[in-house]
This record gives sequence, C-alpha cells and structure tokens, in this order.
Amino acid sequence: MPESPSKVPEPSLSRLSVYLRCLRQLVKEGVRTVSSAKMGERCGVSAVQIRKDLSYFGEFGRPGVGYDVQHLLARLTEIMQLDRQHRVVIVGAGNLGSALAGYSGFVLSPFQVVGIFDNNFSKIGRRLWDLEILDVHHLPELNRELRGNIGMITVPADAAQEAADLLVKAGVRAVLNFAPTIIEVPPDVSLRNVDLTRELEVLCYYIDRLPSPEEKAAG
Amino acid sequence: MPESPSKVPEPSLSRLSVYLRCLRQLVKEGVRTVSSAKMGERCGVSAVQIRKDLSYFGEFGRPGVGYDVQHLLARLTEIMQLDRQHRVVIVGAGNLGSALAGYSGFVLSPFQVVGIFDNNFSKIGRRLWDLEILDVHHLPELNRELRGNIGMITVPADAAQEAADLLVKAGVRAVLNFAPTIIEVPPDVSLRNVDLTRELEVLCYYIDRLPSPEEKAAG
DNA sequence: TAGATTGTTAATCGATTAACAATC
DNA sequence: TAGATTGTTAATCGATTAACAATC
Repeated sequence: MPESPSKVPEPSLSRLSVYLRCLRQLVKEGVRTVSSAKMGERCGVSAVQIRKDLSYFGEFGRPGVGYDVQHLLARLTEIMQLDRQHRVVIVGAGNLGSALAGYSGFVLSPFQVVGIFDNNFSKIGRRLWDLEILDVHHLPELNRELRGNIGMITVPADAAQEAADLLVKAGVRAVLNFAPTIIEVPPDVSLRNVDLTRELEVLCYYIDRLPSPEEKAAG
Repeated sequence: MPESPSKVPEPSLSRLSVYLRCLRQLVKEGVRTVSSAKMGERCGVSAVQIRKDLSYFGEFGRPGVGYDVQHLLARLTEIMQLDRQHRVVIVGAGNLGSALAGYSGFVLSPFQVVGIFDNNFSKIGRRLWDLEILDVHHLPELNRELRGNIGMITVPADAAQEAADLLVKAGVRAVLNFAPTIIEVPPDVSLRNVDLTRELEVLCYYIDRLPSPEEKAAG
C-alpha cells in the first residue's frame, strides 16, 4: 500500500476518483501528457484545486510540461487501492440489489460482485445472473469462502443495521449503504451512504428557486 | 412557495432531509415535542447544527420546550416543496432504471414515476411495472402529457448528455444523474449526481487505512 | 533563453462550533 | 422562580483560491 498522509480532505479523495476517470479516458484517446488546466476543464475542477489535491500524495508533474497521463493514472490507481480486485457482497436481493449485482459498470473494473444475500425464503436459492441468492443469516460463515471485502446494503431501512452487523461480522472492510437510514459500523470499517430520497428532496428545494438566465443577467 | 433566504448552505439542505425523515418517524412514534439535542442524537448531528440549519428559515421552536414535532414537520415539508406531488421521468430502462421505476420507497412519498424511456427498439413498447417503455426521442413531446418535472438519468455514460438535453427540452426542473460522467444543464435546472463508482473508489482508499479501536487508544 | 506549468505558502472564503443572552 | 432550551453572534476550523518562486 502506498504511504498515506495522515489527513487528506474527503472532498479531495472524491475528486481523485473523477481525475482517475478522466485519465482513463485520456489514455483511450491516446493523449500522452496533460496539464492541470486541461484536466480541470474536463473535470469541472480548477487547475489549482487539482494540483493541491495531488500534492497530498507527492509530486507527479513536470513544471512547464504537465503530467504524464499513463504515469499519473498508475500512481492514482495505486493510491486509491484500485490496483487489486475488490470483492463485493450485496445484502438485499430486491430491485436495487439485483440491479447492482448485474451492474455493467463493474466489468473491466476492480469490483466484482461475489455474493448476494437475502432473508426471504422465497428468494434464497434462486439464481440471479451467475449467482445464487444466499441466506443472509449465514453471511459471516459463507464469506470465509467468498472473501468479500466490501458490502453493499440494499435492504429496507428497518433491516439495514442488522445487515451492517452481519457484514462487519463477515469481515468486510467497507460498507456502501443504500438503505434510507443511519447505520453504525466500527471505526476501522469505512462507510458511505447513497440516499436516493435525500438527493431528490434536495433537488425539490431548488425547483423554481434557481435564477433563470434572464434573472441572472438582471442581478 | 415559502419565502426562501437567498443563500442556504447546501449541506444544511441535505441535513434538512435527514431531519424530515426523523420527524416522520417521531410522528409515527407519537412523540409530540422534541429538542434539538434529542433530534441531533437520532440524526448524528449536533444540536447547535440543527438550530443553525433551521435558523435560515425562521424560528420554529420554543425556548425551554423544544419543537412541536407535527408543526416542524409541516414547515420543513413546505420549505423543501414536498407538500406537492413530483412527477419523475426516467431515461434508461436498464437494470438500474427498472429498479428505480419500481422503487418501493416512492409509495406514500411525494415522488411518482410517470414515465420511463429508452432508445433500444427491443425495449420500447415493452411493459415495466405499470408503465410502457417509451421512445426517448419522443420525450419532449410525450412529456407534455406526462408532466414530469424531475428527470433521472440511468443510461450509459456516453448517452448521458443527450438524455439530459432531452429532459431539459421536455421541461423538467431537476435532474438526478446516475451515469458515471459529467453532464451540463441550464442554470435554472438543478442537478445532482449519484456516482456508484466514485463512492466505491473512495471507500477503497480508506480500506486498511482507518485506525482500529486499539490503534486509536494508542494515539 | 522565454514561455509554460508545477508545487507550495499565504489569503480568503464558507461552514461548523462555542458562548451566551433571551425566554418559555 | 429555576431549569431547560432556543436563536444568534463571535470564534474556530477546514477547504478553496490567489499569488508566486521554482523549474522544465
């Protein structure tokens, strides 16, 4: 694992993921070198912001030249620990869990769904894509073989904490929670939430409250 | 629409959504009055943060007493414009789009999926839940009848901007983008992104970099 | 060399938190 | 009244941006 500075702002990490996507695209396009200004334009981020974000991890560019695309891509991939395969287990084989299990964005990515679990007996044992839906109560034991290190929670709110507890017991190191509720995990397990309702509600706030082009001109 | 202060921090708006969820729960539990301290405990937010967030919109509490749960719920619902039905149209009838169209979290919510679109002729005309999959090229015309005001984009990255353009042409006031790419909309249309890969990549960064309980004790 | 661009230090900006008067 | 809790002002914290020396 590359050395990691003690404190990197979370927004910087999130942007690093954006830079990675951009760099992969640049490689595809055959671009060899890129400046922070060019990359910033593509990513919707200022050039200085990019340089600051990168500076937490070292010096990657050459003054007057810019960044070697391949090299920066390789280094950021290491830093984000995307140079190895991550094994994802999903708890909740409903609509969303099923969709994520079959998510095409995972092919050619470091993420691989290795197991999907549910507590509903009518679902357990059924096949989903190339997986068998397993009994969530056996998750900790079964994960010894599956070796999942990332858990995704796609159960209803009232089952989310139990799902989280089972994932932690199973030894996952990170949890992505889609259930619309607050869950707790130990401090050495990282947790992020994707909250559809929250996103929609914030969008609703802005409806008819954003200045139209004319209003903007008027001040 | 309730009067809106010119500038409310975006994090505050996002937390208001959390407070709303909490207040709905409190109503269910029959709780009549709640203090910022109590609510903060439930929401994982400090009491002063809650009071500050609310202060952007007015005074809702009584010193020494707290907040009337029903009243605060009603006021925040108005402020977030959740006191009316919002009509959602989805572009992209793949796994994710289909899952969102059938999302159970939308029942008894102000959100209603009124249309789902795709560009794939083998999908167009097929039924999905109680909807017919429609041709995305006719979205602007068809939305005159559907009256969708929120768009969700669940197409592959390379089709996302086109989807956004069609949604804007159709007159939606807000867009929730699930495609892993940056899209642009006019300034009077609000936009939020849900980026699964980005969330997972940030999680990966933290794997084995978070202090375990013992390390924390050691400092 | 001159022009371009990096990495970093200092200034600014915005959000969170602390302190506290007001008041139920 | 005394205790509890609000709403707000001021202080702090953290992230972004500006300025600029270093250097390819």
